[in-house]
Amino acid sequence: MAVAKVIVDVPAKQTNRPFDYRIPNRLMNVLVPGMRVIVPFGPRKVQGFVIEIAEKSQFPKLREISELMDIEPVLNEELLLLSDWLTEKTLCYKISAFQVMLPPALKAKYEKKVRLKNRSHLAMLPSVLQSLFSNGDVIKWEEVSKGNELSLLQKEIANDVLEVLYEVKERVKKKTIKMVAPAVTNKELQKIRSEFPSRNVKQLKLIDHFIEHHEPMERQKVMSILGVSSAVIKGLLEKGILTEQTREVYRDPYRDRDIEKTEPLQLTSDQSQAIQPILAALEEKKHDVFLLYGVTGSGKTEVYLQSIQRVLEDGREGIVLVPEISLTAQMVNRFKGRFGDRVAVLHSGLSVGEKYDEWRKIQRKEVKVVVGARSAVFAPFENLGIIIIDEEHETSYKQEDNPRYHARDVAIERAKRYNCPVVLGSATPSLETFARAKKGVYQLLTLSKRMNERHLPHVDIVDMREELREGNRSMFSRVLHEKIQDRLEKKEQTVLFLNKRGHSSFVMCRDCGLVLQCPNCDISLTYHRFNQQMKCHYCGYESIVPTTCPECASDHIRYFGTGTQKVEEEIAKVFPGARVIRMDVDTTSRKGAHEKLLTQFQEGRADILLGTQMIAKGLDFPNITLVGVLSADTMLHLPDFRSSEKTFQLLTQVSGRAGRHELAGEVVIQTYTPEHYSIELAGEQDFDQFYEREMMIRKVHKYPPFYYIALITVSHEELMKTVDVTEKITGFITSRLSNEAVVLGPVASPIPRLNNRYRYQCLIKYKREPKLTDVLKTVLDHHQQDMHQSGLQIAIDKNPYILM
DNA sequence: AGCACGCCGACT
DNA sequence: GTCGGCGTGCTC
Repeated sequence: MAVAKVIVDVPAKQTNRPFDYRIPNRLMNVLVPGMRVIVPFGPRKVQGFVIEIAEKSQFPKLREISELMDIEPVLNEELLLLSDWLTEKTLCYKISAFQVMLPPALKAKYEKKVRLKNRSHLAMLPSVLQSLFSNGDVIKWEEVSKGNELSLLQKEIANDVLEVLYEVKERVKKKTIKMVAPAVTNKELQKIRSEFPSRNVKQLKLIDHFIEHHEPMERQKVMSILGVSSAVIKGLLEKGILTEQTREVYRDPYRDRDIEKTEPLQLTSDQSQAIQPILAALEEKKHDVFLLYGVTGSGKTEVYLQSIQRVLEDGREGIVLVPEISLTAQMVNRFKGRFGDRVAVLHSGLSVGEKYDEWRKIQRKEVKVVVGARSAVFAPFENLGIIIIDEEHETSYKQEDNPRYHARDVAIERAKRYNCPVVLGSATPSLETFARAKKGVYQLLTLSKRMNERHLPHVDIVDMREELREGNRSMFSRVLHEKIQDRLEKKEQTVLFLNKRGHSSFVMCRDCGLVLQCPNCDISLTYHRFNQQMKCHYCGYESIVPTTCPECASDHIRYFGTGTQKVEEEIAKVFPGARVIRMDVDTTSRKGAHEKLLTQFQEGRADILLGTQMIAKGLDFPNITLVGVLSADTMLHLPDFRSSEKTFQLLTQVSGRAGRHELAGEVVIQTYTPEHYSIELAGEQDFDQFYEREMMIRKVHKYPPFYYIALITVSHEELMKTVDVTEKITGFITSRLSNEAVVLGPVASPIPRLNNRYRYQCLIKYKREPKLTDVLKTVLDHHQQDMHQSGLQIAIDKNPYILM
């Protein structure tokens, strides 16, 4: 008797193991590992993944698989194996690993319903329940359980008058269209034609069409092109002359685009030197990791494109990861332009259905290349030839909730299994990557020249303290003001960068100093002028703006800080007539808004593009000749050991937006700490020196890449409990690790309270601790019941990117 | 995660 | 004496 080992969709410690099920006869030769099934689990039904087919089970009384959800496995053999690696690496549940590998459309939806078993028993029900069932036999559980009819309900369930139904549903339907086709051969059709009553003009017209084109046609098209109504089609369907079929179609998010086809460009000598080792690795089918280190505008993309070209010629497949802050449109166009419909695209801007369709194309081997954000690293290819990660240093490649994986690690792991290269591209690589490249763990490939010998833009660093001293209290320094004015006159474009959103960052009482805080999170509330509200950016809490101080009743309440909205107003004042496009989370939240705004800017319908983080990447418009950074130091003071690195990267990226084409570019960076090395060196665009400086600091403070770090965040409603548990954990870990490891804590998290929960953390810095994973597992095990009962939460991140 | 089972306080 | 509170443990 064959048995299926199934991982059920219940993310909990106790269910994080295979459960055995009997395979019904009808599925005997159909079921293979990697398929989703619906199985009975206790009283309910849940989705599960078959991971293995076994001969027999230790377990005496097996239940049977209820239903099969897939015709072909959604997880191939390699991904099933990879999930073992992923769960071990990130300490996540098996089911979470599976789910992160698949499009969200494949996650099950559960519905609980109540059914009246026999309509004739309706009268037996208490009147409260009777009314519920007046319109039908089945109602949703929520409709009954919200009132106090619950006990009545349970009685009737015990009486066998009502029954509870558990349903497992798919999230998306495969999109289909109706096709009409001849039901008979052409010969027979002609025979029918000759005997057909000639007064049926419309039906004859249809038959004539299908004699001429003996193939299926979209029902919609039949009606519109041949000018017949659905009644006519119906008539022929009933006579058995035509048949109707449904065909799966893909929602194509790029259907309405005209993307120009491009041919491989002639590589510069720099580029061809860089691509050689990659091509060699492809040739030898050898796993290797390359760091393609090239300044902005040095033509990394063409290297990617031609590497993939080779992979495709070899009949293999490629994955290209791009940062989620998706200025992917330009990137996507380049790949679609080169490889046409052999490209699938996966990013967060797509609907659940669209993502599913793109994923299906990969699964069905209808595409050979996928361009996508972080999770695209799990694209179900089976003959991978290359994985490319563009802007390798981007933090969005790290998933910040379970499973806390880094796409770079997954890429390397997969590439090892396929003996294929990984290419990491960046102008400002992460220190970890650059250090490995220097050590020879990765191969360093350098593109040192910008394309077409374009020079890097000239950078001005302006000391805003100086400005203030000389009486300029505006948010624009005199230099920046002058240059913006100059661009406006020359009809060239300016990009202004500010990494904050909202109108003012916080509201403060000038009498008592009170800063309005979120009642749930101990974080300052942000003022949003748009709807006149105070908003918490962490939990979403909203409140109206007070006119008087809630603490001392003073009416000296003022806004502080500078947000994009405020800058926009200031621009309107200082540069009347300048046309501004503002891009921040508020103006781009609508689907497609992002791209629309960019297109407007590209078409020259605005002089100034004002935005936050999201405009730092990818922008590549010829008419941008000035980039201004309004306050370079805002992120420098975040409590994060990577803040200098991030500042440097961001400033370099933003500066790279200027002068990428014929016109030369200029950059103005405004700061209150011009002497800080990350700002100074970003001004000189000197990554190598920045690297040296930062490495020294990392070494002294025992941070990556010299040490690995792991972060444990404990949260609970009660402060005492939180501290207590964190303390115990810190002590336990200290006792189990070697003296080489540094265990810091317990300390309050940089966000000390979130959603009414206190947060404390323990940070582990280590070099080699083979026991660490086991120790961490023990920590989780040990607090298992506490997590269940008192709502204690323990999050473990073995390679955190945000220490919050 | 659900859900059932089971053991103790305030009610018809 | 019973209803229902939620601690405990199981789900192939």
